[in-house]
Amino acid sequence: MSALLEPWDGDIAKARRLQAQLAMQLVLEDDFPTPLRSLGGFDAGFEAEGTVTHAAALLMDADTLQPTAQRIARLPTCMPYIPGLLSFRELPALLAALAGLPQPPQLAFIDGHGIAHPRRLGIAAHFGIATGLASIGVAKKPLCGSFDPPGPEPGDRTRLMHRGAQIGWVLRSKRRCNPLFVSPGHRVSMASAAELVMRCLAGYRLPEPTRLADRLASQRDGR
DNA sequence: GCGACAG
DNA sequence: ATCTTGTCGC
Repeated sequence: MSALLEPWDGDIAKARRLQAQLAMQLVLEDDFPTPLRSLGGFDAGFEAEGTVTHAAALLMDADTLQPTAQRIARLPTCMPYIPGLLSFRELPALLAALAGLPQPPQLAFIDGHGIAHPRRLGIAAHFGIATGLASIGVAKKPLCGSFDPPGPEPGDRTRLMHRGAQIGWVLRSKRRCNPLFVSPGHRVSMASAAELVMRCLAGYRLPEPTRLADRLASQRDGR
C-alpha cells in the first residue's frame, strides 16, 4: 500500500527506486484460491481532456465468464503519463473501483504489464502488491524486452526476455490478430499466467476480464 | 549518444 | 489514453 496516495512530486528517480523496492515483495508462484470461483477485470480511461481518470472494475464468474458486478470510479488525474510509471497514474482509480465491488476477485486481470517492466513493477504487479490479490498483466504492446514472433495458432507463444531472464509471454490469443503480452503480476507463476489467459478467451483477442473492463471503461455513455 | 517507450 | 467513419482484408 506504499506511496499510492501521496501526491506526485515530480521526482522520477524516487518513483523508480520505490518500484524496485516494491518489486522485491512480489510472489511469483501460484498462490490463489483453487478452484477459482471469481475473476476480476480492470482498466482505466480518461475524460475531460485528461483531467479526470476513471477506472472500471468488473467481477465475474470464473467458470461461465459472465460478469456478476461492475463498478466505475472517477478521480482527478494525479500526474502525467510517463513510460514506466504508468501505475502511479492509474492505480489510485483502479483501487477506488475495486473498493466499490461487493467483494474482491480471487484473481485480477489488469490491462497493462505485470513484471514485464524495466524494474519488474508494471501496473498489474503494483496492483497485486497494493491489494495482496493475485494478478496477471495483459498488455497489447511491449514496454521492454525482446522476443521472436509466436506461431499463428491460438495458444502459440514465445518468451519475452529482458536482461537474461523471462519476464512474460508473447501469446497468440487469436488467429490473424497481433499477439498479447502476458506477464505475472503477484501470486501467479509464469506458466500459469499464459494458461489462465488462454482459459479466459471467448472468441476475441482479449481475455473476457480485460475485454469487458476495456469496453466498460471506454463507453461514451454512462459518463 | 540515439532511439524506444504499457495506457 | 484520446480525437473518429468508413473501409480493406480475411
